Amino acid sequence: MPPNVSPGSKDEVERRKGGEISLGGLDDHIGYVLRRAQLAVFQDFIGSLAEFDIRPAQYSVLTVIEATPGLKQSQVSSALGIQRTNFVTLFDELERRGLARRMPVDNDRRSYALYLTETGAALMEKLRAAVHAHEARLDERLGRDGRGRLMDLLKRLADLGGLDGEGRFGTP
Amino acid sequence: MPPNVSPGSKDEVERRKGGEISLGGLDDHIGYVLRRAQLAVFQDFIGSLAEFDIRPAQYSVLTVIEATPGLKQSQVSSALGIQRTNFVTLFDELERRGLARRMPVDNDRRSYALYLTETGAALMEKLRAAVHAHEARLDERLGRDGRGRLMDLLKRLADLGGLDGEGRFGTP
DNA sequence: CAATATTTTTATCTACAATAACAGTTATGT
DNA sequence: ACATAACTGTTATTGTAGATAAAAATATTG
Repeated sequence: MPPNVSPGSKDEVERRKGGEISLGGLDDHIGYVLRRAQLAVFQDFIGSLAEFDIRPAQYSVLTVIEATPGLKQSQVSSALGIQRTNFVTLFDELERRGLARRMPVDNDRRSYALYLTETGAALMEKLRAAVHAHEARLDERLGRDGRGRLMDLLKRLADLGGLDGEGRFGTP
Repeated sequence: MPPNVSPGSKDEVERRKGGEISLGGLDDHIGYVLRRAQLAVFQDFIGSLAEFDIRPAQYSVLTVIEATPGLKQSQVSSALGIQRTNFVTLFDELERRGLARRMPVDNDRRSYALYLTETGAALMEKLRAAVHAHEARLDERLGRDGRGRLMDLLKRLADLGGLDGEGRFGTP
């Protein structure tokens, strides 16, 4: 056994100055590596869209209402795993910036139909190029077939506990 | 072209009541799928350790100082990609619960050497079983060779912009 | 000694998630 | 018709994470 592990001793501590500190097997945990990868990818994404001041959550909302104009708030937030209560301020900001708007619905005065504005649609055009470059950068890292194999594996994990209809997690 | 896309019309909206709302290609984005997978895995992890009231960040700190007792705060936080400043309250909580402790260092009165308490070491024993079950659950999802292939792909992504020595991102 | 580093701490700030409670509206059942 | 329930969006509040700025104490270096 090691002779000296009292506080302040050198063993196991001082000799690791090079930054090569053991993670104690943490990097064998899927969750840990997954988180580090997700942070790195998001950071690259945020950087790619920084000049437009659009962040991931905003981009996801714009993408969905561009693909399907006229959806209700509850439909969009549910599709994205966001709670409708948190969706409100998120969409408020998009509306404030003139990128999207709420429109009344004929038959149902409770709900709003969501649309991109022309400004929002024009912005999405520009975002597409930046996002494509971002995805290409990732593909370069992943190598041949990397994307397909990664997507398959991630999607298996994505529905574990799963979100409920309102973007919350486990409902016991 | 579709005849009717005015606000409140039925096309593209009402007929999607079954929940099958298009994400507009969002699920072809690595970052989006990565985030959903990470949330699901973390949720499973949190559930696995709920009875011990230990969350991922806490577990990661306990794991590192168990593997290498006597590290300084700055070493642990740097290894985990946490900023020193955020590490303080994180460790405060572990110390408050009697799971870990700060010990003075002989030569340097600025820094602390971090250790598990006996309580903390005993807890880690119990956590190990729960974490192992969690990882096994993930392996079941991932199938044969899934873990290895996923880890390889994720690690390629994990050092994109990369964290700097202090757990911050991009350093312009 | 003076100037500069390092290490930890405190205090804010933002983004994002979760919960509870509410108002207005619509749907249902009697 | 009416009471009741369910749905939709909103507000307010809380908690968690991450980032930044600045301080205080100590160490190192010229």
